[in-house]
Amino acid sequence: MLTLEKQRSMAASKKSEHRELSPTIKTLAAHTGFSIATVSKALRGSPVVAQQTRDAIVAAARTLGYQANIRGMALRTGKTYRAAVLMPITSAAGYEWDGVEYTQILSGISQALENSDYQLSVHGFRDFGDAFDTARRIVDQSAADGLIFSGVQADDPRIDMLVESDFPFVSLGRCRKPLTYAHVDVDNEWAAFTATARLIAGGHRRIALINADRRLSYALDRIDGFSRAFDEAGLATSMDLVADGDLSTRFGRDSALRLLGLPSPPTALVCINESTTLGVLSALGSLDRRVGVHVDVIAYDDINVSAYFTPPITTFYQPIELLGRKLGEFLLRRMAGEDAAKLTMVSRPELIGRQPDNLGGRNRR
Amino acid sequence: MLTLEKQRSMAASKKSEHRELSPTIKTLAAHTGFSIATVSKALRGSPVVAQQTRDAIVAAARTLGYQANIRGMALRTGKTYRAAVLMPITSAAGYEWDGVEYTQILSGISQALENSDYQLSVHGFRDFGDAFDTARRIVDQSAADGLIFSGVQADDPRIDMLVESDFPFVSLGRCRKPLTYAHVDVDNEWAAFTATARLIAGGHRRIALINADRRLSYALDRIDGFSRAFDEAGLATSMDLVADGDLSTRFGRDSALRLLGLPSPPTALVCINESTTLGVLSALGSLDRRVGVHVDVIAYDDINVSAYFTPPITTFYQPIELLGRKLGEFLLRRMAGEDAAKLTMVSRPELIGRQPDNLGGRNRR
DNA sequence: TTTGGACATAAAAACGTTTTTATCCTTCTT
DNA sequence: AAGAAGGATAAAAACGTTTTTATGTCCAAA
Repeated sequence: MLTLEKQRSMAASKKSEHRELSPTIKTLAAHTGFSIATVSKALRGSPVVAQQTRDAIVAAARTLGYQANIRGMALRTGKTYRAAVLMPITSAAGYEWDGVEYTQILSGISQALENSDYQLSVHGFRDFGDAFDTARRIVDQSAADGLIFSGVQADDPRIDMLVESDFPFVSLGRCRKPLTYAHVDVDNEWAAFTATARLIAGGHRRIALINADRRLSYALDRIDGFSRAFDEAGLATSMDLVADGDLSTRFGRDSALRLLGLPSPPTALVCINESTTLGVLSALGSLDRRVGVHVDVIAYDDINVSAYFTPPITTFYQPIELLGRKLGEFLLRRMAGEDAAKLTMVSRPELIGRQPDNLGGRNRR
Repeated sequence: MLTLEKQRSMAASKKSEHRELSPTIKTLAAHTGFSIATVSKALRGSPVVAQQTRDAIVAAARTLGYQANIRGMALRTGKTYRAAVLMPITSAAGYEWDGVEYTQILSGISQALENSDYQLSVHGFRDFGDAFDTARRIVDQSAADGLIFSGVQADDPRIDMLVESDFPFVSLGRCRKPLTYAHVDVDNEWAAFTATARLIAGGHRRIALINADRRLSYALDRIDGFSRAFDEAGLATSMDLVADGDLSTRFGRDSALRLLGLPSPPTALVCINESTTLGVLSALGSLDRRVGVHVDVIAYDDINVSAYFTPPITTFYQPIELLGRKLGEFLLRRMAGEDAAKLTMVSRPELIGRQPDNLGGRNRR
């Protein structure tokens, strides 16, 4: 019978218990004497509320240490306040270097999101198919408001799917389809061209390319640049010396051993990343060949340790953490409604010549 | 005037528009003829609902592809369905190897959470103070239901804070205070002891320890093990050969150069991780000293590439990704209410002898 | 026949927001 | 002086859940 009365008293006792915990919009309303609607509008900066009122409410919010409850906001607005990142799961022993750049990517993204309302959430995937499924699930369940991923394939189904469903995303890498979407990339074609041309100018004719899986867009880009260097020099591309596989140190080593054992072996190698480079150097060590003496090596940097290899290796340095920051920044802007066409960046990695190899001028044979 | 009517019609049109999008509990209620309360209970497995009813509802949920809305759940329950991880931000160029193990940690955690309701969220921090603040913010704003972090200090304020506020967490590493909390750790004392003892048995007396920042708990553990090896052999510990700093390759190189230039230099080095090891090898290269000939080196693995160093280095292999899985598993169990005292693991890394150094038996001098 | 549990389900309240709609004053127009 | 227009705020509805409370119905005990 006395339901109402009972409830009231319960509510009251509950309130007094929890009062200390976290002030809500209701607390602010009670404190300032305004309605919760006005409080909400004042805090969101709506122009309809009077300046004086806003000031009072903001002041109260500050003194009470009010923090908007993200769950309430999320439910009402349908947003999640999350930015999702797809990250490869590296399970196999011996492949620990795989995805090593993700620390830096995440680090960069995290910095970009630092002063936003968004939190970073990470979703592991195992293979291309899994990556697609995960992306789709994020969209379908609206588990995040935006998505970042790398490992773009030439014909990446994630990009089609995301473009079609108009879900905000930024990719690290470009696919080969004429779609408009936000992306950050490194000019792999240019880098491979430059590296190869440098070696050709140094007199090399048999050049190996230790490359990534050909399903990956950037692997194709590098082959393009590699070929173009030969073409522009009027030479035949040493396509038989292109090895593709995973990015492991083991792959680098095995490839180098195989290629150097060929009847017509390479006199120079271009390596996809530092992991494979380390493998290549390990192979050269076993074969008693020395970099800069018997063969030349140019590599891509990922964790910037080529300087400490023995000998130091000439590389294209990719500031991955900066790319990560760009990814985060672009995603924020994309989620804020900015046009995807304007959110693109393709950077040229910086060549760091570490070997006294006088490549680019020397005529070796 | 016709407000009610108008609203009804609007609601109807809205519903028919959005019907396709995502079925809610209300949709299920309408479809099955039960109330939303019953539907909710049926789906959550509450025992009060009749078996027949439950079956019908579950069937409907399946055919309609119902997925519980996490935002609704979150608001109602006060949970976030997130597991937070604190990750160091690696900003400076030259420190790209820093935190390299985080890819694997995250990978492991991600796998552990795969079949749970929890999503992984990553929070970057810059230094000890920032890490604490971030942890506190997560607790205060209940931005997550649980927390994982590493880089534990001997006197880590995060642990006090989290224990006191009874917030579920698991740390990678232990502090030096007698508190009960869930953790995963490597037996660093044992590993340092074993490595040092092995070198002592090999005849070394002047042994260097390339160590981490002494504020870190595991840095102290390693010093303890290092000292114990000397103690048990009845020798004086070469404390003057302990270098502490960051985990960068540069630090490894600089330390090795400095130590080897001392009047009474080390004849062997124990290295904290592969990054510093690479630096040490680089230094040895510059000084024309060879591992296994002039000096011996034992290191800790993190990304399992020591096998490819020139020469390959004997290491303690730490299966970081597995530790990550444990962290995730423990956190899930902790969040489910399990006792923290039962959620502890200290693993002994596996010694992988890669050098033909016959250490442990040889008497070098 | 009543009373009073069980049992199964429905109704209602609540979580904390945002947003739409309603209400109340002023002030300006005519 | 009456009405319109505008400004400021309040009220109410809604987002999708879970959980507490209420409402029946049936059957055994009195």
